[in-house]
Amino acid sequence: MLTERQLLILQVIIDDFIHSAQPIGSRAISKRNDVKYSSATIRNEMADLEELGFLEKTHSSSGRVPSEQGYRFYVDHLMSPFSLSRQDIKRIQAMFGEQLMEFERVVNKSAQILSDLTNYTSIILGPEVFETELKQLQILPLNTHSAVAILVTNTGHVEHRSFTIPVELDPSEIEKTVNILNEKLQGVPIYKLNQKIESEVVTLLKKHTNNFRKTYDYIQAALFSEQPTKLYVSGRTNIMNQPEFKNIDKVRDLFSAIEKEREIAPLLRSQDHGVNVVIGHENEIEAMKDCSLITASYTLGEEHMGTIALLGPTRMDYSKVVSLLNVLSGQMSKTFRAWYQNY
Amino acid sequence: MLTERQLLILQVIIDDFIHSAQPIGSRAISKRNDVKYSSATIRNEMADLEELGFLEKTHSSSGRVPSEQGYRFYVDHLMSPFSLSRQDIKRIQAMFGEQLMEFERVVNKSAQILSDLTNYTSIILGPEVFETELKQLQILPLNTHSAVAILVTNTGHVEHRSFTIPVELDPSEIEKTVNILNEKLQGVPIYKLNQKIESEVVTLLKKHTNNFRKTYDYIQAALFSEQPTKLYVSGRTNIMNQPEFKNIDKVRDLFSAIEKEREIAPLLRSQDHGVNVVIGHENEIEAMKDCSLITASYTLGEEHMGTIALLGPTRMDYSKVVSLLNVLSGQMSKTFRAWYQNY
DNA sequence: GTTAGCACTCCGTGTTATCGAGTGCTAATT
DNA sequence: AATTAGCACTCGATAACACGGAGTGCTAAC
Repeated sequence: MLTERQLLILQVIIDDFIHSAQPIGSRAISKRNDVKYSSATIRNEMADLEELGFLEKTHSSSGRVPSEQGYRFYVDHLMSPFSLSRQDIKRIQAMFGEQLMEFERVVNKSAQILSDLTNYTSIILGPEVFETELKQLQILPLNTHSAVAILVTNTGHVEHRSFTIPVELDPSEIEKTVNILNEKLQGVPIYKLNQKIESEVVTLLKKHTNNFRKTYDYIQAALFSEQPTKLYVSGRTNIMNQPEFKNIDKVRDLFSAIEKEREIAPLLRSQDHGVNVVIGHENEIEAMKDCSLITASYTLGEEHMGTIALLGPTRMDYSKVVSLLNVLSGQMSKTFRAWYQNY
Repeated sequence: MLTERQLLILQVIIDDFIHSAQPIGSRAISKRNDVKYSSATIRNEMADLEELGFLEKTHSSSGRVPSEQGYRFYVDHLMSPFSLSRQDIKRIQAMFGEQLMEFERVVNKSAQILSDLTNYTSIILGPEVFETELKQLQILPLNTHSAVAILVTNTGHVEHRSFTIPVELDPSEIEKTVNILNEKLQGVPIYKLNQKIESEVVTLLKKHTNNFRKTYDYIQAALFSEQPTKLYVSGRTNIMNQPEFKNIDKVRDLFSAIEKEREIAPLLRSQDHGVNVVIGHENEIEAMKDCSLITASYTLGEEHMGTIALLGPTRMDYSKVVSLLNVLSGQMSKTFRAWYQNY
């Protein structure tokens, strides 16, 4: 168990280091008003804290730097709550005050605000709305050989895809099929669509349409194939302002990792709901080993919709970021709920 | 006017430098099989070429490096045509062979291919389809106080936006208005919509609906407000592999510039159609002063749809990039045309 | 338990020397 | 007159070295 004094010193070191990015020496600490011990005492305590694994040296005669374990302890026990500046709060409110009305735009703007206010890189996943229900299916012919398929959910989410109509298919058959699907599938949750079709609609389709299989397969491909959840990244360049990323190879590796949406999306999705802090090597992705990722999830009613996250060096301003994510995820959830109160 | 020998030397220097990124010395040139002059002769010629502004030295006793004027001359007069490798061609064909059928996806994939095959950063603008005609307007109520508006064009382009219905508006009025608009506006080019409404539809609406202004204003905001053309960027990290971008500040400035879509989009849009090369300081944007930007446009039928571009250091493989852009923009145009033959 | 004092360590910086690639110029060669 | 060999010179890159400063660990004194 750490003593009061050790806690104080650890906190001071981490707070200082987060802002200065320089190893902290014993003299600098003992000079502070809130610390009334001599540098020698501090030195002894620092040696102990190092032995316990909370601090590290960059070389044998350097000041101390927090270890990952140190950050972990700080985040779990030491961090003092951060109050956002009046300005920042205004900025957030202003954004949600706009008559945006569009998931995409809210998410996009949120990403921008996050990266602007923190100077880190923001990543937002979503919104994904599994339990969303089908509102309308539509196939709109554009000319003799192409059409656009549109799917609308009860949350106002729209998916669409253009496709060519194979010559062997009869447009009127397609129309008939879509009509039946549309009628039978209203209100069915998206993730149950395929199942519902197979169990209830297929027999009906067989009865009312010729060449059922071909037509249906085609519509299936056009409408029901999964689209990957979108990832919104903002403030990529912020990371380059951090002194720990002066080295271009590091930056390249990190950027490459971020561009691999197939890997980042599941990572964000797998985080606990609520605010979540992943420090350094706790992170699975190699290139993020000296980054921290802080996530929070936003919801629609009770249902989880997506994740907002900030990516920065392990020397991150955890307390600011955590409270900012808290505020923003709350605002997003509140906004979405307001739009779909009776959802 | 340059002599044959000067042309040869200039070409050799630029070709070499494009691949090595190292200043080229007289000895290295004279050793080549296709050059049969001594290093002293080459030195003399190089001094002349420098005086003429085609070459530069990095310091007083260094080898030569092409100047921007040198690159310009190379691009305009010296560049030998490049044949893409069988592999590269296959890759392109494979992509266009897929049953993609979606502007967005084609554009996205094209951006990826461009950056993959060149190791530069690709930027694609579009597609913007001004002369596109309205196919269908629709407003779909989601619940008592929100709805989604969908606009489809004859090219299969879909725009949509969710919005809340103000209490003072009558949903049935909205429906009536949309019905009228839909009926009267089919086939009207998007960019003429507002004009057409004012000149022909307004009177009709006034007759058939109450509270016309408010309802119409609302629909106008929901459906007809301009959405900025999308920008697709791929291979951002490629630029960091270039030795001229080892310096992180340069990279940051360049990245920041690329993120400013409001500035990049007009830049791409303003280029001449066909392939276009902008070298170094010819570029308007400060952060791109030591980059080159090569653009080409793609079309739907006769109509310009958008621009594909590659961004790299001034020491770019111009001949490869130019022919690649040529091939790809052609393929895109061909594909789009095939989809909408009777457009 | 705390602190003053001191020897020691290591980074960062500036200096100097050296090496090599490349140039410009002059004089010799073709 | 054009080309080339030869040579002195320039500059960047690299390595070796000394030195000052910030910081530590340890011992002994308070």
